[in-house]
Amino acid sequence: MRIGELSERSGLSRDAIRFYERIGLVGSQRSPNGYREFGAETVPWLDYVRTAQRLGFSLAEIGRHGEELRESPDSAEALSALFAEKIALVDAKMAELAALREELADRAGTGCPLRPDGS
Amino acid sequence: MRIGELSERSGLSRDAIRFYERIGLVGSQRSPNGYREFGAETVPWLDYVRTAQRLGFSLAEIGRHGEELRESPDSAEALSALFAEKIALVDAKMAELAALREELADRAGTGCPLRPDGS
DNA sequence: CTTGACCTTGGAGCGCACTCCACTGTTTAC
DNA sequence: GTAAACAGTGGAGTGCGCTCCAAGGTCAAG
Repeated sequence: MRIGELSERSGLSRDAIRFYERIGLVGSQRSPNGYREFGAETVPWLDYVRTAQRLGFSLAEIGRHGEELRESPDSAEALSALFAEKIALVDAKMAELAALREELADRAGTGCPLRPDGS
Repeated sequence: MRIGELSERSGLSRDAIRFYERIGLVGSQRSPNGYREFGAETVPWLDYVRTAQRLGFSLAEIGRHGEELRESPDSAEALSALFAEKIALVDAKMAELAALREELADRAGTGCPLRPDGS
């Protein structure tokens, strides 16, 4: 599929996709005319990228994770270990959020929360 | 307290604190000599800012939340409502993380996950 | 009364993640 | 065959969240 279709299907702009290609986050073949050709798997991959990104991972991190996954010998064990790592990362983030949530809930009880003024 | 002490106590650079002041994220009094004077509450506030930021909130969002909280009539009900809102936001983020976690876990089972290449 | 640590204000620069633009080439539809 | 819709490149610009720097003012210790 060419960049326009991928753009529509992924919800990302053409420019963003070209940018992602430059930084190695997505790959593509080139048609004889120079047009980029993307495989169908690129759509779920970009979905994943967007999700991970919205959750606070940088493109560099996401790219590294993807590379690690691709470079791992595809024995189920190694793969599982990598996923376990990523899941631990996600769990850590969730724990932080839970802490923030509690902090908010706690302060909801007290009189004077969260004052940015230095007064 | 002056900016140096606040910097040490909050773990933020002086420059970052000055930047936060410029964008209205922290307030300060000025001593006759022009030095910034920060109140003790600024430390937990900056802690909160850092946490919220690490969890994906922009400084603008954090500032807006803080303002809303300060501007709310300090009746316990209004305050609680605001906190409930923020907590819902946090909950939404947690749900997203849970979904990502599941996606990762699911793919851990399948053979070929997450391929950025358009091949 | 100087030294040094602290503070001030601009303003420039940087890394990230794009976006926009101008100009050019290719393909498709009528 | 020409117009529209698509593709390509390079480079500038943007907003965020800072960092770094130069030039200077303030203040306590020796």
